[in-house]
Amino acid sequence: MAYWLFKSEPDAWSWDQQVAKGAAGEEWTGVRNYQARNNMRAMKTGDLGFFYHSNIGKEIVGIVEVSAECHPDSSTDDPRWECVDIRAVRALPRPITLDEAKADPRLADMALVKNTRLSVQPVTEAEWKIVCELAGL
DNA sequence: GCCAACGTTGGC
DNA sequence: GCCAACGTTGGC
Repeated sequence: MAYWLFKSEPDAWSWDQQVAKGAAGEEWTGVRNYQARNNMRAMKTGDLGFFYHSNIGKEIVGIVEVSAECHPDSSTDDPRWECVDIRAVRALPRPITLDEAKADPRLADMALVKNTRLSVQPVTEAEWKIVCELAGL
């Protein structure tokens, strides 16, 4: 079981829209970055991820589960780009903001803090637990 | 809305 | 294969 973090601008695709898709989930299309794509290729069905709102809110708002493994991204004809499907699992009782993540020394190495521009990131098990604990889970 | 960071592209 | 130019992301 691995842990991940998915970034989205809520203007483009928000947590509420993700929740509305329910158990069926939705393709995480639009990734045009090799590192992010490689992370998605490494995902297995059942892996969990955080759902992060960039730009507006700048906070981790929910938990998602990988519902389908990597396949061609239907939003492009370019065969280089692939994506997974994810479905909403639950909202965090309390969202964790980027500021909070930055303020916690235990999260100093988190990709969210260190590599702000990567849109699909790995999260370590230790980081996962810390964020869950901060969020009140 | 600005700009820094960073990834990609393309000329040489 | 280097590197300058360019585009995009995302925090501020």
